[in-house]
Amino acid sequence: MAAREKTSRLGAGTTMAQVAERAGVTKMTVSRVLRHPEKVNPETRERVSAAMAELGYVANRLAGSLNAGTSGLVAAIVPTLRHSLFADTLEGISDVISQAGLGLFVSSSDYRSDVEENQIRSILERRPDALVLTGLTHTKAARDLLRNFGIPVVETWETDDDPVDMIVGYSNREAAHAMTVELIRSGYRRIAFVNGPMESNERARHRAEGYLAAMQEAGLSAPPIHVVHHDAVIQPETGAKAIRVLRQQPGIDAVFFTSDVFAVGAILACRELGIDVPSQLGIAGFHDLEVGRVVSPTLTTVQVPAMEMGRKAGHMILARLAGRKLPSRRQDLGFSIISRESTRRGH
Amino acid sequence: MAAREKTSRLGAGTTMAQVAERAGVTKMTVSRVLRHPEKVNPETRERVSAAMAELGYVANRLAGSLNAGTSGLVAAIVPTLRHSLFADTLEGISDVISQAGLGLFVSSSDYRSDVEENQIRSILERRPDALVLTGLTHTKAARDLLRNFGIPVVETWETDDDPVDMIVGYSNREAAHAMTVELIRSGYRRIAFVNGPMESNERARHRAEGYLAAMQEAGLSAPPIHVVHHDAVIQPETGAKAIRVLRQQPGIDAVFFTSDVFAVGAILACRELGIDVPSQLGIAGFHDLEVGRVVSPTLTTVQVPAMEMGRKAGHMILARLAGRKLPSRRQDLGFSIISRESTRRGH
DNA sequence: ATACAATAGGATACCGGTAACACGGGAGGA
DNA sequence: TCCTCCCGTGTTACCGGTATCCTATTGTAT
Repeated sequence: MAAREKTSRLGAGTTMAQVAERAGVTKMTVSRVLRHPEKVNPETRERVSAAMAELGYVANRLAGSLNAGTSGLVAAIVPTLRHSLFADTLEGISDVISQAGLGLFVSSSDYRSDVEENQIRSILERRPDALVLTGLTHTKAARDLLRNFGIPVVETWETDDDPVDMIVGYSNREAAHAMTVELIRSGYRRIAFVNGPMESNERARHRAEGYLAAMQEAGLSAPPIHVVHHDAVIQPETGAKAIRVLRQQPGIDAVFFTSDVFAVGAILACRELGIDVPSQLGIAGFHDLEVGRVVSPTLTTVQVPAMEMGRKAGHMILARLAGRKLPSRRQDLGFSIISRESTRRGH
Repeated sequence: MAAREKTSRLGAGTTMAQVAERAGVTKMTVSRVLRHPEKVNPETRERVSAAMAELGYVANRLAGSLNAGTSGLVAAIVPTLRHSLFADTLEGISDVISQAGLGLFVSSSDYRSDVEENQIRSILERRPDALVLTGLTHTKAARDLLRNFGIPVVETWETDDDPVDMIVGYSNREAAHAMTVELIRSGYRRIAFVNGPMESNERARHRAEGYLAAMQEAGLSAPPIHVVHHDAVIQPETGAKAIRVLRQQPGIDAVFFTSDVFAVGAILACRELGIDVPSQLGIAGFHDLEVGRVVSPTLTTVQVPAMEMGRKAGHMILARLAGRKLPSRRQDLGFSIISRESTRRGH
């Protein structure tokens, strides 16, 4: 009589053994019905299926995963979910991997590589099938951990010659360079650059390099880079503040922001301050967010393949998990300069 | 000599037994060093820690989870990640639960409850500690599954008297009602309503109800509701298209869109068509996205607590997992009407 | 010197599946 | 009639941890 003590509660409590007992078979046969139905006699299969339905059986993947040594999980670490940027990348990953039955595990690191390292440690304990990281800035410990662990790792949002494993993105250096060249081409000369904190984030650093290189190549002197504080949330007000500071400096005729959000805040501030954009001041952003298409004047910006990076990362992972060799560990998806009204200077 | 065959590869391959052998103890002692270090002699602890470090040991949480019957995972299903709305909610959840050592599993259902049902099935196989859903529209099978399964479930983005388990959100009906009242108060009379597809989504349905109720209460006749197609991605162009259709109808003096994205597209379309907002046409949106603060005229909208719903959901889950009883299974976080230029009619 | 408790660590069983192999019985060929 | 082979199912062991119980040793009070 103790043999069927748990029969009353459905779902979570039901095990394969209980289903088996009910169907008058062993759990191995139940397992076969789920994994290799063709190997089971149709009548038996029918009985087992009925038993599963009656008991509301839900397989426990944890057990199978333990056996297989793998979890069917792809983990992704993004700096933040608060802006659609990285969420787009996640959507791309999710789209692709879910078709292969893999799930997406997400954490956000708040742009801090020490936090990221801890998250990686904790994630690896879950034995993910693969890991997607944002950017190249990881602690040494994190890199070592990942290299030793041996699962596919995809870095995103940048290109690099020496990724931990694979990489898909675009060149932030070239993108910032191209935008700076575009501003110069439009007739701006004293171009300020407003950037995120560079020490914790190679994307910001590379963009600064691209900007400085372009200025130098054009024989222009670059005003000091204006760095927004890490704690300054990515919001328009931060861009507005930058404008108020930069207008003190003489002769600035354009400002290149590394986020559209900042740039849009700047445009609004200019409107209030009576600074005409683009004739008195050119303004450019980065990322091609919707806000930039909607402000007036519309915002010149760099379009980046946020979603496409996610898809590509997903495909690279699937290929590797399927044992296929990739033509290259590096995928440069490029970027586009979108020239709009905010830099369209009347010549 | 077969006893140490796997010693060469670090990381993924290393098991507790290998660490134990190296430290000259049993795996039970290694386990204690990780779970209850105070119960282990400091010298032994030291030796074990050294062995773990040398072998690059990474615990396998799958095994522990199997034992515990729980995975340390909170799963969340959102309609899409493509707009920051739901990503904000995820960030809120993640913030809160990660402090309790729980991880976030994400999937997106593309607003389809049949897809959602499949995702729930697949998610339950991973034995999540809790589940967060968006909205109330779930298949019957999905509800039954969840009720039987017994884990904490939080529905979000709506209020309701009869949630599957817990719910945190705001009333879409009241929000749409309040906005409609606000439009009427501003002097608009023939107010059109542009909505997402209502059959698959109770949020859309409730908003329509709120709108219709407010119109009726004011003794106004409501023009037919304009429904955008499910496949019409949430993008400004869809709003622009709606304007082109609605201007055919005589006398419309305001349009209430259920997304800021649409509303902003409408504002841009009006600019092109030479329709003055707000004097010829009032326009209101929903969600309070950044775009709405940036267009000109700035957009009147309904602000919803996207991130706060996530945080609250996280807290409810943690409370329940800790065995604490909640004061209520329902949390109404409210909304705010943000009145801006797009409905500020010169009286 | 004896008894008893506290401390440290080992032995065992178990979580819920699945791979690998074993086995009985019927079909087909020599 | 006997040997094989195949089909359908059962048996066993194992995945990598952890709870529980047990033993050995040391310390302490009587």
